[in-house]
Amino acid sequence: MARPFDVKSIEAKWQARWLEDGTYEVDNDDPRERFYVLCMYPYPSGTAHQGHIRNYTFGDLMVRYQTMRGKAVLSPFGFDSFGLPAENAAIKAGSHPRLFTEARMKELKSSIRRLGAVYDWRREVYSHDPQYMRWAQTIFLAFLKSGLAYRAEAPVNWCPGCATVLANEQVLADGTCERSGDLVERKNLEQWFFKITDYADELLSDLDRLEWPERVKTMQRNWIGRSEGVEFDLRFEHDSTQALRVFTTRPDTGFGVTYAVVAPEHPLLGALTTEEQREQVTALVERAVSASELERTTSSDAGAGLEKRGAFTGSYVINPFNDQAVPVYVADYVLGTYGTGAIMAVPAEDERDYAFAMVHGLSVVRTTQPPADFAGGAYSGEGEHINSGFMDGMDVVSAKRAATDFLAHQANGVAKVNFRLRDWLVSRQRFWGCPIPIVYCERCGIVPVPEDQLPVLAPDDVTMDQTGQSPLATHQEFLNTTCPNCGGPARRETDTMDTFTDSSWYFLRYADPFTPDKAFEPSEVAQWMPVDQYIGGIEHAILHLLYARFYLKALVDIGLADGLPREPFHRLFTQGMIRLEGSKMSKSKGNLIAPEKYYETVGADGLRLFHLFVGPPADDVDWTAQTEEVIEGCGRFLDRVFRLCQRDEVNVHDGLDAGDIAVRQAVHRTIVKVTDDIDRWSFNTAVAALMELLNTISKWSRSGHGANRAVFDESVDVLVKLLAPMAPHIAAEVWEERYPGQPSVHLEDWPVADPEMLRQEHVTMIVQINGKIRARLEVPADITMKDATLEALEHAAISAELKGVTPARVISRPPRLVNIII
RNA sequence: GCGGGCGUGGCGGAAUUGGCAGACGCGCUGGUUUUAGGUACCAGUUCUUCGGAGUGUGGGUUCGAGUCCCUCCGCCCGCACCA
Repeated sequence: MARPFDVKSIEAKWQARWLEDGTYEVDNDDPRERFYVLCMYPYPSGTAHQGHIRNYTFGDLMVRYQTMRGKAVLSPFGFDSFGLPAENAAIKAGSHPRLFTEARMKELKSSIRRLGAVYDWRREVYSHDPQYMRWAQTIFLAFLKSGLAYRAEAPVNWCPGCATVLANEQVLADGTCERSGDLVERKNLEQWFFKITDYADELLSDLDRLEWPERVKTMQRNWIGRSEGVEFDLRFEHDSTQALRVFTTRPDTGFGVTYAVVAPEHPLLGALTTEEQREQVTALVERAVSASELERTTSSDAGAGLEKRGAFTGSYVINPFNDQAVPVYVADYVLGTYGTGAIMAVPAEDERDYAFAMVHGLSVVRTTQPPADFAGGAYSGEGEHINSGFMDGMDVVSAKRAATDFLAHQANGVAKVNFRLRDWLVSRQRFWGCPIPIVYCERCGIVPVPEDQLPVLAPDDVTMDQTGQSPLATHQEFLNTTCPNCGGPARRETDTMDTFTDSSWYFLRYADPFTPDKAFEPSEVAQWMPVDQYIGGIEHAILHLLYARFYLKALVDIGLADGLPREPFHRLFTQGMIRLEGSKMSKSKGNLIAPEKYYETVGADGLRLFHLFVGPPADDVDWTAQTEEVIEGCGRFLDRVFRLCQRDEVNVHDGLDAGDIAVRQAVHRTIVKVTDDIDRWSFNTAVAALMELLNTISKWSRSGHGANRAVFDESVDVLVKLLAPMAPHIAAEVWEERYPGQPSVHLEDWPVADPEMLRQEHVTMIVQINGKIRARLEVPADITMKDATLEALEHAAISAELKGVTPARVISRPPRLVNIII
């Protein structure tokens, strides 16, 4: 493709200029209004792929646009540089993860610099920077001190492939590891946890005031999983001093309880199991405990699977509603980690209980009257209560209230809110992460490393293998230390922190990366927070975005972030994915499309424009055979802009004719359109509007009538300014040619439309007969309803069709439309 | 199974408030310039029996529906024993 200018040299020239001039460096004492634009900091996986390009194109458009709108825009960059892939790659290559990671960082940096995305590089943050680690560890210790970090033995998700523990969030629905795809096992280990559950309610309710995609908010709400119910006792039949505590959200169905179930891990299971049933129960428990989450949670739809997965304990408990004894089962469909680990079972109103009851021959007693046409088994909807003693005739809401009162008096009942959300397991048995700053002393127990000894850094001479222990555990010099308390022999914690801890506060350090003696100075950061526009992938809808929200709330509460808002990201935009012929792209599939070849042909500007133009930013992009042609088309548009700016043979005249005025109006309408489109993230239509404007200007300027010089100059200037955030290099280049020695177009003010130019004297009015278009006529924009009707009826084509018939009705919507009904 | 989203030309998509469906681009067709190819430029491009018909299907509300309501079909995403 022959281009009218040298893309490579122009782009290189401006990239160097922006860096040297520090155009997009911004200081914390900047007097302008603040705007914080943030793209999720990337894991350094090597050169950029189209997903990165799309992300940074959107971010850079925002940065440059808001700068032209007169704001001080914070645009930082950094790297989520700890993580498993680097460690695995280093093991494979026999190198060190740091060397591997830093090489990848360099590649990604150069790749995005060539995109022309601009950042305040002075603020760069990366997770494995010892300074950053120091503050990450300080925060861990502050959490520990305030009770937000604790150590506990817990059944954990163990990935044999990654040889580490995973957070619940990292285990996929099918029970496999989101990273390696291995089947996740259950193990009991001593681990560090963060008490994110303390914030469950706030994390849920604050979602309402965030400008986030509804989809992401829904996913977080489901993940947190709040449910209101009652906890109460079911007394043992054979020993009234003991009771089984259960949780239910449907206390109103209490008269329908026909059995109870305990989880295989339940502490009272032994006491409930009779001698005759012991063998069966033990078999079930052994199976359940060793079974992976996968086996335990699949075949939920198959009644056949349920038979094997439950066993009668031999004991009975008393239903407090009707004093009847009901059998107690052990079954793995009840989870030991939720609620009380035991339930009352109501087959008539709960599908799972119904399926289990069918298989085990348990009875079903309806307590809610289903609608007449109800055909299924369990009915969990609204309805009048039946078979329910004092609740008969009540609706679900009032019956719940009555049942709760009843249980409070009769069965130690207490209203209770439970969450699906569990505490955040942060220990990782890996090397390439931030060490947990703890030592274990035989005499003093768990001892935090004193702040003046931070950061705890991992030694470099470590042999990395996959034994299931942190590689640090085999390094004697690191492992053996002295207790900071008593000076006696002690052992270091060898686990590292989940890398999601790093990404939970990096945006705070960006806002104040210079403070030497703390993680950040709250008063400095408060000037920028919350992030005005956060941009990233939908894959972080739960994990990162929930953890970061928790971190900020916790940091504020423990006094490390005084004066900061409790929510980090005010507005969130999640971009669509890039697919290749419909399938997901990934490094492992090797089907990533590198941007470099496009830098050579259409340039960074052409590629950026493509990503903006190809479709709505939130939609997925399917990279097909046609894509190359669309990218060429974007390059062609830029060529035409360049040529338009070069033209000096424009046929100019002094007076202002109707054509000139029409073009001016088009220019000002485009200002409104593009501004509005950018504000509502409709970049594809903004680009289309610029293409339209270019077509208008070039057609007009080469027409026989010619163009008024001033109008031509104004038109081209506006076009270049509106294009500047999208295609920054070419905009800067042509601006410099038009105004040598003047400040860059990127420092210009964003154009503002002249209201006078937006006013339209005449508009096209449509005349319909019975809803079908019959005529178009030019009318004054301020035509009255009466005049519009009159003009329509008098129109030749209309009166001809009406043939003197009096219309039954005339709908007049001046100045756009008149509809005549006959 | 539950929750959410989406179905518009050959293709990506536009139509922000119920009021000219198909902006803009790709592709395609024809033309001009050029020694030729390419480039650039110009014109055309939903279908049509030229009456009209037309936004996945069938219905409804309305003077008027791509847009609002209901039914069905198809696709995509999330959750999936959380009591």
